Amino acid sequence: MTEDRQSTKDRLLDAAEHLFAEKGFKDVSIRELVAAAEVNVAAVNYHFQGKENLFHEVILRRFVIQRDKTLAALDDLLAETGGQPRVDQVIEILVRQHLEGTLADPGSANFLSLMARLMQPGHTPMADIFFKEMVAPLFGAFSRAIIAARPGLEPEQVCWVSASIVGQIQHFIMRWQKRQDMESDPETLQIMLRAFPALGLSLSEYIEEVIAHITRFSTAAIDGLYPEVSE
Amino acid sequence: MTEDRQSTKDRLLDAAEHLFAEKGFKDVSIRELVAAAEVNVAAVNYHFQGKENLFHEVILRRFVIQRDKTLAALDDLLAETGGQPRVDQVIEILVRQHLEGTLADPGSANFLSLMARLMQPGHTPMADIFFKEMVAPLFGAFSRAIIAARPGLEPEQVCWVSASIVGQIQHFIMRWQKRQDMESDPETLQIMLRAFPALGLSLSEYIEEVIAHITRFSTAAIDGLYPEVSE
DNA sequence: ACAATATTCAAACGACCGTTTAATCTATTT
DNA sequence: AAATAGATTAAACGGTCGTTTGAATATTGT
Repeated sequence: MTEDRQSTKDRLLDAAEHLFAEKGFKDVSIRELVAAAEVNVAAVNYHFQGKENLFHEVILRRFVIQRDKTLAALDDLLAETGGQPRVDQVIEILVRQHLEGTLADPGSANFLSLMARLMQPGHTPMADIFFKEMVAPLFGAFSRAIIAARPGLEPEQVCWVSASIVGQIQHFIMRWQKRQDMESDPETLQIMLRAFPALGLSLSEYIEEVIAHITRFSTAAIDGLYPEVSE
Repeated sequence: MTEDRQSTKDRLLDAAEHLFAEKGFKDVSIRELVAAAEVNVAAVNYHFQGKENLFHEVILRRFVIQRDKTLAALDDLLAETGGQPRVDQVIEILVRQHLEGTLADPGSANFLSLMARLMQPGHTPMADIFFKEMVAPLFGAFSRAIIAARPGLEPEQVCWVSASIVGQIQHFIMRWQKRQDMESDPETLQIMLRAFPALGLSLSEYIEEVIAHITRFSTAAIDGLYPEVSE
């Protein structure tokens, strides 16, 4: 047999993506990884020269895809609208591309969690690469799109607005993660659901609700703060 | 001498508050703690019966104060305005109380970082107590205040709005933390500052800018989504 | 003053961490 | 079939972790 199921390397990558997304870099041990991938302890160092490099490859494999998908979606929108999209369309793309990856492509099922883990404080490796290769290009594209929708917006205003939007996205992701963590504590979960009923929805319903809310909320904010100049 | 400087217990609490806020629960070792507090390794277990309990006491010591301060500020606002505050006043109190603790009281200098660490995914202990004792009461008080400002707002709408506000608050805190982490990597820091110039401000200036932005942004969103019913 | 109690201390414990080693197995090449 | 290179394995390495121990030292009560 050349491939009874998958190469050791691929099994490791898949298991790592899943586990890193679920628990973060430091909270996943190599022994946990190799158990999930059903390979030997030494495999990580043999194939990836260390845990950190494995993490790098996991991230790169996913986030390049995700980044390009989002950039393409923004490009498409600009093309379809002849370079004059509406603000809510731009925002919805940003939010949807972030959140929806978790459903559409089962392979990227935990991409967003991975991102959230990467952004959590307490240095996890690669924060710099992530920032330069992911945040910066996406922010640039989003800036151009949002300025196309609202000509006259100052770049610094765009900074603040996008920070508010990204903050909301990450917070709603974190809420879902916390909700999962609380599965084992029904009493607290109960209180949690009372304070935020949307967490009682299915994941797909939750995502749609969150997309709708962030889009409406942020669009209303932009409309209120920086009203469209009539022409 | 009864107290040449401080009791071992207090020195541990102070060092722990500082270190936990800076690096999170798991990333601070007991040996690091006792070195900072200049006490013996066994002191943590002697005085607190374990690292986890020390963390509990650190959190409780601060968050009860912070919670009560915020609740009092909301009460004051309701009293001053005869039970009819403006939306932006309610929001500003929430944001300011969260952010300003980091400046006003040097003792609580890192309270907010502590909170952010507590909320980060990957189970840190006490998430349940934190939620029941901190989040739930604050959310309740905030709900009442915001509904006083906008009668007719549905409870579920308040949930979404407050999530958006808290998300922004935590995100802007995280940005500041990341900025600190990048101090050692000037090149990435440069790109970071280009993408978000406000991080070049002093901490106090940054906080004021963030308070102003979140308040205006969120107030505009609420005004747009749920306009005040004319009477 | 002495006994009793509370605190501090250096040293060690067992568990887990990421990584390495050297032997073994597998597949390809000659 | 023998030799070679690649992949996998069990075992161990050195290190750090949170915690415990038992002796030494301070503090308190009588």
